Amino acid sequence: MATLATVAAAAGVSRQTVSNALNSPELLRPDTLERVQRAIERLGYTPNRAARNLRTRTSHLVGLRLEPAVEGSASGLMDRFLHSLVESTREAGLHVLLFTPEDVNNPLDGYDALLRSAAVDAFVVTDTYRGNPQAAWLEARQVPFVAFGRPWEDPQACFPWVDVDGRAGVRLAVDHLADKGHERIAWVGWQKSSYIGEDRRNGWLDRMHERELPTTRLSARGEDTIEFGRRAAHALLEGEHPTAFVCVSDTVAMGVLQALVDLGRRAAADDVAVVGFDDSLAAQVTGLTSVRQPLEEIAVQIVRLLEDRLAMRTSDEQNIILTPELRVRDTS
Amino acid sequence: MATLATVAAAAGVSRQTVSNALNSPELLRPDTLERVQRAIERLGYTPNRAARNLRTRTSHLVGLRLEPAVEGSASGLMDRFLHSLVESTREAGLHVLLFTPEDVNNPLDGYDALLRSAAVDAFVVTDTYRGNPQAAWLEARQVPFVAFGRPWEDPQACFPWVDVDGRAGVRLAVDHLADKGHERIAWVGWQKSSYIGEDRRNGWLDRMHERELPTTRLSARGEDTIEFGRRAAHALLEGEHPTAFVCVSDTVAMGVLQALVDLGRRAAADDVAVVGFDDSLAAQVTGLTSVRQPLEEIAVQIVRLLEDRLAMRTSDEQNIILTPELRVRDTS
DNA sequence: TGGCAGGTTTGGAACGATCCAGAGCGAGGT
DNA sequence: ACCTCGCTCTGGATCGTTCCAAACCTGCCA
Repeated sequence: MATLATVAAAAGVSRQTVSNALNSPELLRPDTLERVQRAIERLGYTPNRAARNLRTRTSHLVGLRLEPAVEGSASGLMDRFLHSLVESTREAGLHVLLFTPEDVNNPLDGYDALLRSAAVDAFVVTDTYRGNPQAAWLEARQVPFVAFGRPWEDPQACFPWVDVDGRAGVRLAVDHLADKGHERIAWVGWQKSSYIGEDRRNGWLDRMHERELPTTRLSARGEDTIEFGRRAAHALLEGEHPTAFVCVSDTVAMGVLQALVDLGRRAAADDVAVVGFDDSLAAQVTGLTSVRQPLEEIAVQIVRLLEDRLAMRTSDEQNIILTPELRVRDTS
Repeated sequence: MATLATVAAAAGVSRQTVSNALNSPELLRPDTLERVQRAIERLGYTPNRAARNLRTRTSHLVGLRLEPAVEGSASGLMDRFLHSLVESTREAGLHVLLFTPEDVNNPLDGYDALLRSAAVDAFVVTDTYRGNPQAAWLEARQVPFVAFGRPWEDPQACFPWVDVDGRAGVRLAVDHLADKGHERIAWVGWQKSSYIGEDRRNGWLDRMHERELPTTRLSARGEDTIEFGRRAAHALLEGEHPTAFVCVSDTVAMGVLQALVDLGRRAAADDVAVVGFDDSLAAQVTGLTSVRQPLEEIAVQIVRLLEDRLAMRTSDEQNIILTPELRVRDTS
């Protein structure tokens, strides 16, 4: 295997000159640079990562902890996000290293080991919703990291994050339905204790109030299951006879769709309209209109913040909120 | 940051002794070992990965190339597989490094760079279905790797792989339906050019013949889209009036379900039964009975073969075929 | 002609671990 | 008393790169 020394010998220069040819080519005289580059080319040389990592005390690796996926929930967001993240990191000369905790219930497990062994330079933190001890922990240790998700529980928290404006996403959904003539638009959401759930619900309230549409007895809250969506839809339909449903998630929306099937109604623009949230595979496959998170853009922004952080640059704006878009399909 | 030397000084031994305490504790006298371990504990020492990698010429990283996900296909297999793989690698002291190609159309892109920079020790290769130049390429370079998927195009190929017995999976599905009394069981599959598709279809043929059930005009083949599933179901229903459908994928099955909705029929055990393949999120969410690939077990086996390969052990059986199971839900 | 500033190039040291050959030491055999 | 053996432990060399300070040019100016 070719090393710096091999190349140096072949080009008739010193090791350091070869190193400079790669890292600071502007230091070399053009003809030397050319000669070295040819030698590199000829020998098929690629710098050894381990040696470079050791010397520079960097790894160009970004750690991402995979959280256990919830079977049966419609999402599958992670898949799309991962792709985008890996793509963005590649363009930044970084790589994504995955890890899982030994102890799933310890939100900090895994970070420490990677950090102390200098295996990664930084982290991307997801699932900040159930409190974010990781963020505080990493912050305290001055570890570079960027979060996907706001610190809901601690709005003062001062670390870089990127998030989606769920509230605006739901406003889009309500606008869409109201523009189609719907007036009795129901909300099917999560428990009050969910920050994300309440944020999205506020989007519904925003527009319903703005358009002076009724909201009383048109809102249901429960867990993120198909079963809840189904029950909620039955109850709402018996009560205020909504003509449209905006749901906090695709999972819940799937339940609403089932309720419509139960009752022999059609989920469509001209009967009962339904909108979900996440643009999951289930939505794509069942033709459910849904709010789509711009995961590609999120990944790009996360990597941008990460680069700033790694370069010790403090970015002007280190908290970024992106607006989702509505994917209109058969159910509305 | 604590290093070997720091710990050695603290424990009053040489660097090498500390190194041995970690890597070959059986070489040390118990009391020395104890003393060193206490020093390690006290100083919170963790070996530096870069240094270890450099010296041992290993990285304990496994590369996995993320292939572009097909939007709109129901799968989402990768998500589940990744989780399991990361979990299994962790137990083996390895980590998963993700990468994507710059040029998506070049199936080899990305491998070379990681390899030459000694960034990874091995690869896990997926998507071997469209020919497997990666496998041949890696094999030629004697790079340790394990494939998820058989070398369909070159059954002679001699490298370790793990795959799912799709044929057996479909046999399960047909058995299930036939046991429920169905006799006119249709097949909705992929084009003849798909090895995987034909393999699964053979499972259908196996059981239909064995049980002396009719197969003529009960089979359709096309692409992996909802639209195809829908059209195929309409055509089949008009023709031979099947009472059950076995589908090559959940995506196609979703189309079949839609066709039933079109016709006002119910997908259920007592009307028209439908079975999909992959146990995707869409299946879980819509209550579609489906054949589930044992991805957890696949990951375990892949890592086992990988360990053998990395240790230069030649495993007795380096080709493993696992049998999927049937997840019975509402549609059958 | 000598000194000096600038751009180029160089060689030694360092990063933190493991490999390897050999030193120290007590027990057992002759 | 001497030698050998096996168990522990040690110190120097090494992996391949980058940092750092100094050496080397070359042309310019006094």
